[in-house]
Amino acid sequence: MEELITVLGEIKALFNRSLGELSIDCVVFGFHDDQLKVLLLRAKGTDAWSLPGGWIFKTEHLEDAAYRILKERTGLDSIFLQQFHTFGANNRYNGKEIMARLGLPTEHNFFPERAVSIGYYALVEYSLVEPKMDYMTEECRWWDVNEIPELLFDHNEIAARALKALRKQFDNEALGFNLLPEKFTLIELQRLYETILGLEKNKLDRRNFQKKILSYGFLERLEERKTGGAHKAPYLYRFDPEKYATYQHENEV
Amino acid sequence: MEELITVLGEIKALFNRSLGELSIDCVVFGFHDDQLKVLLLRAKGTDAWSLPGGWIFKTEHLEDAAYRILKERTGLDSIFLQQFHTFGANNRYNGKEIMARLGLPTEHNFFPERAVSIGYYALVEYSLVEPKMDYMTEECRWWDVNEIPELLFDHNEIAARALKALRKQFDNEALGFNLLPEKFTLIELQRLYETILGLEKNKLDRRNFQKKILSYGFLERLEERKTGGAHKAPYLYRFDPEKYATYQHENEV
DNA sequence: CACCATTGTGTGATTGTGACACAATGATAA
DNA sequence: TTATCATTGTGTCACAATCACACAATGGTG
Repeated sequence: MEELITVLGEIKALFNRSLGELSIDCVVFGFHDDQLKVLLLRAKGTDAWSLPGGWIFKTEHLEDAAYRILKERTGLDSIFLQQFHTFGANNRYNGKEIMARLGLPTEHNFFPERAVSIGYYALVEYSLVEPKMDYMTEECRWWDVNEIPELLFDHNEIAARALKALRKQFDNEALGFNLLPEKFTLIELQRLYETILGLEKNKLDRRNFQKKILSYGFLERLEERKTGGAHKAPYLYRFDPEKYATYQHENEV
Repeated sequence: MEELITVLGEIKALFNRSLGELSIDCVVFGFHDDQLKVLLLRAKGTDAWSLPGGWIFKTEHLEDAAYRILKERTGLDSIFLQQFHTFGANNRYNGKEIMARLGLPTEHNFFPERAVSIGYYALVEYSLVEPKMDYMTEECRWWDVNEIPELLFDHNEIAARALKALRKQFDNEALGFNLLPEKFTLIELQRLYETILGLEKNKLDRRNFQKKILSYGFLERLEERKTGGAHKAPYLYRFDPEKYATYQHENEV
């Protein structure tokens, strides 16, 4: 009970620093084991999962708020972030109901009558993330994007839309490298493409894929090869941001 | 002076119905004379132009607010609307400075310290729009998208970003038909594409363009031809939303 | 050291895109 | 009434992009 009072106190303090009706929700994508993953939180003492998110401070730049929230969750501060949609249905959620599901006293309902949430998706390198808790969170872990449970609020819709936005942009921009370690093999890159675009394994022809991706000229082949696999050692490649900038510059309309 | 008091009173009443820090700005596109146009407002007694926009009511759905604002401005209520970005830099504008430019007393500064604006663009059929005034607006008219003057707030940036979003989506979805009358010729459609994509006239090959656009199968050729031009009368075409839905369905991933 | 799954590499077939010409037509002006 | 002229409607060939496909080399495993 005392803990509960502390929690409510912390929430109140947070509110005083925030814009009342405006929040940010982040869909954090990672790639591991040929699966696209999303980072989800479980609130203390409940089985209710949700996206990481938070309120925007009164004097804060929108992007800064998104970075701050992600830093709190993942420990990373240099991540790829992309705003994709703002959600503002006036029936996005029922504050009292949510309070109840969170095991909080409904008479203290701190959710505004109406809230607008700005959706960002983030691309992070899976292995660098250390999921972090806070005073409201009991668990924070990765979920396969195809096995997301029922989430609080309208977060299922937000996640679905983030995935759609990611797929769309993935075609036009070289986003994939944010999800891979610095050095990677072309087959890893191919698996990433297949996974994100929802294709089955080896749907893309290996030779054609490699030819195409290398023709863009912003991948650098290293001398090094990847060892440890049970077979012929493949070359490692590196994404060169400068060459990519050149490429982009040459190919814009 | 009395009028000024009325205006401030109206604004106050509006605020009471609205979410404090959240507004919508609309970039309304129209097509006329082979030019892409944007609808701009000039505030009463000033030379300050801005995008049409407004505050979101407390109980209002985001999309509904955007439709309402456009209805107020253009008289249309069935328009193509697309959310494209949310703007939330914490230095988007200086309230007092804006009050001064609007000729309002700066000690009544009613702008919130910090505001977030959700950007929508609209595609409307030029000839159906009747620009409308309100108590703050003295003039409302179309501007060539290449000759937009300096606007209030960060509206130049918003307009630029809307255009970018439009161009991007224009490639992937059949948006153009929202900007044309119901019946149109293929050469009108071609001019529209060239204008929006920023190409010079006849940059697209007439035969190839027509072949391609007809191959999609969602245009219907009418018996009717367009007369009145000084030359051979071209066929009129109609966009068939049902066939387009079929096309979309078949071509999604 | 034999095995085997995986890597690295090139060519021909198919499809899509871009360039291009000429007869028919409808309003205009003599 | 008719000649003029800009514009419409239509098909083919060249080139570029994409796709399908095979085999020798290699590095760990047993």
